[in-house]
Amino acid sequence: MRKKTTIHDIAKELNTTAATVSRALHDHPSISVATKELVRQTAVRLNYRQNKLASSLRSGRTHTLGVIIPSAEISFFGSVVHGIERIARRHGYSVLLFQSNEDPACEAEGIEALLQAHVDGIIASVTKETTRYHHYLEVKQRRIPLVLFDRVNDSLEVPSVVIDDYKGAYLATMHLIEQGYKRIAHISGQQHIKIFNDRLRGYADALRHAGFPVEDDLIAYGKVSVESGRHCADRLLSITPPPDAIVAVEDFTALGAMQSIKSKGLAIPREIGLIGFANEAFSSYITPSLSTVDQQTIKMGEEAAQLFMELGKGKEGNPPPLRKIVLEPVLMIRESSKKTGS
Amino acid sequence: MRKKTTIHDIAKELNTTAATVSRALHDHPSISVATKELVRQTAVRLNYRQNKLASSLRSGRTHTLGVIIPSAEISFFGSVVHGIERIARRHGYSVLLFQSNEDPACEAEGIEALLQAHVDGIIASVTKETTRYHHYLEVKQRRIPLVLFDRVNDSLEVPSVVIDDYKGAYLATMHLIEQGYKRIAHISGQQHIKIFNDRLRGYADALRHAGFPVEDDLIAYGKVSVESGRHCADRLLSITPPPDAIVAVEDFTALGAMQSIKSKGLAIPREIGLIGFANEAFSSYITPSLSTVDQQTIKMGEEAAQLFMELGKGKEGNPPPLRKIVLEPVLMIRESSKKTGS
DNA sequence: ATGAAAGCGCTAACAG
DNA sequence: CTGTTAGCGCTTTCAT
Repeated sequence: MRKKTTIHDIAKELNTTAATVSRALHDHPSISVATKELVRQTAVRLNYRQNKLASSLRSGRTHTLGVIIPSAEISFFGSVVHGIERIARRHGYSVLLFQSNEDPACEAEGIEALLQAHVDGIIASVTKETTRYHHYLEVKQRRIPLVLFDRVNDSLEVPSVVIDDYKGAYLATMHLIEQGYKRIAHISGQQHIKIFNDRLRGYADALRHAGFPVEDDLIAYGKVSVESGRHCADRLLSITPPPDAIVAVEDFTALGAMQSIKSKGLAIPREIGLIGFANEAFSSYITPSLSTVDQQTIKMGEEAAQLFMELGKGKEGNPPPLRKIVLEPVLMIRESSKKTGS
Repeated sequence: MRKKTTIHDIAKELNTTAATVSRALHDHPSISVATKELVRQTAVRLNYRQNKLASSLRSGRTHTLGVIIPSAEISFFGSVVHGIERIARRHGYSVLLFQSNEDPACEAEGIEALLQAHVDGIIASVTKETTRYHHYLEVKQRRIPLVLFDRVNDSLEVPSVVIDDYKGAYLATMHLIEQGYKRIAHISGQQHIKIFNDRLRGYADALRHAGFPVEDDLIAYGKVSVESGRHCADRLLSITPPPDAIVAVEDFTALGAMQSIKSKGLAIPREIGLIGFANEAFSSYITPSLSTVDQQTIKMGEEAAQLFMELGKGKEGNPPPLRKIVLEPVLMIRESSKKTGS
């Protein structure tokens, strides 16, 4: 078992040629069932395994899907990747994962690396700090299928999967209103990220529809992190009169806000209501457990991968229609927002 | 920019050959500075990028490092991967990540996939359920450098990085004793996993050294999960007299135990002390914050990658000595174990 | 239904 | 210092 067996070895063994062996192994229609069977047996016997490098070099396809996520430490992304992997595997693709660490430079490097690895397509969620999209444009120009999810950018005009962030924030805010909270603040994120802006609009519209004023003072703009959540909440709680509930742009921000609220000795949900966004793993662990908005992560990943598979089918010539999938957000009501105890 | 430029294009442009271009691009010593510069400029001008597939096919090396972890949702592993990536990148390697989902079959598939991808080496942490190691043995037989971390298996005789799990559990237990807890229980994991057994021994020895009895009743064997932690704690708390502190084999188990304790209306740390193991991200978020043992994750990853780099150097002939690196555990004292309030 | 031949893009002897 | 030559292992026309 010292030297690796190749299709030539199999061919020699059977007094045939490499071409036949290759075709047999690929279940090519113009090969007799008999030889197919023979080839397969010999392949097993000689412990043959395909050299994907050679195959890819020749065919130009690697059956590999590149995925770029900001961080694997955010369980949301880990979960989406699961969904992607499931569909990918089902179609014979493997997944090459790259973390951008929320750094646009690193993100560009990642794309470069994936292109060099000759991935057949890229599925990505952009960095919070990304403002220029030249690296993504290059992917498009090279005609490599590109799909975005969650943190998307419409100007790129690529297929994408998101949840209805506007609606999610709307539902979250409405829920707090129904619970009897009267002065609801919002901690938002960078406005150039579409989903954060959508959530802000959802929050504002819910207030308006319920006949509440939308006060600029009650909206804090942060950087979407535990730290930033804490600072923003500190600021919000210091205004007079203070808010009696907070809609956070996502769960880590909500966690920071929770720390701030606790440190001031205020009771959640009795004195202050709190709701997050993302349904991060920790949100159900903490005390009080955090109400939040679930984003259907697995499904999001599956849809994104599915979108890629469809792109591949759009054979040269007829460009496939630009599909944007919008999933429904699901309100997860836990302790942090249950003022009425219902 | 329709067709990709190859070294032949550059060669043609400069009236030289592909070989020279290749060497120039690789900074080969026997190429004049002048031509090197010329080649490099033309490469940039023609927007050349190396086809790694072809390069790897020819050279047999991919400059890719395969990493297998049980789950990306355990922040411990995510963090170790960070450490690995840092060192890998520094040496010009990229990282191909594979999740085994704690499933030995999936783990075997992953190894197979990495071998097919022709990775230059594999760094792995084995599944909790892995009892047979044939897939890892195949890696060894194929002379692919293999390094294990955290969940290691000594019978494989490969380089590895772990922390001193025995000492970690010893320190954790001793800390509880110092806090004045008198009846300290332990929730352990699958005994065929070395680190779980080491922690059990550390717990037991700490008790002995402090003159406490080691009671079999006070040791619960679980499967290392939130669920299992809850069940084990339920059982431990129902014996008479019940324990007044618990050392959990890792943080998710501790989390389950915390839920169990809370559900019985017992106060942590006043009535029951609790300490985990791993310093998972959530451990500082929860209430009360969880005391635990930090495993120096980043360093563990860095050391593992470093070990791989050294293996590569062990040129044919002199097999490098089998190195096993043991890192020091660091006690993280938070609220859940501070009985004295000191 | 199978074979022959021609590379995919690159690297590495071996010459000169 | 640079060119020549020969593939790495596989796929894919084009013949037969």
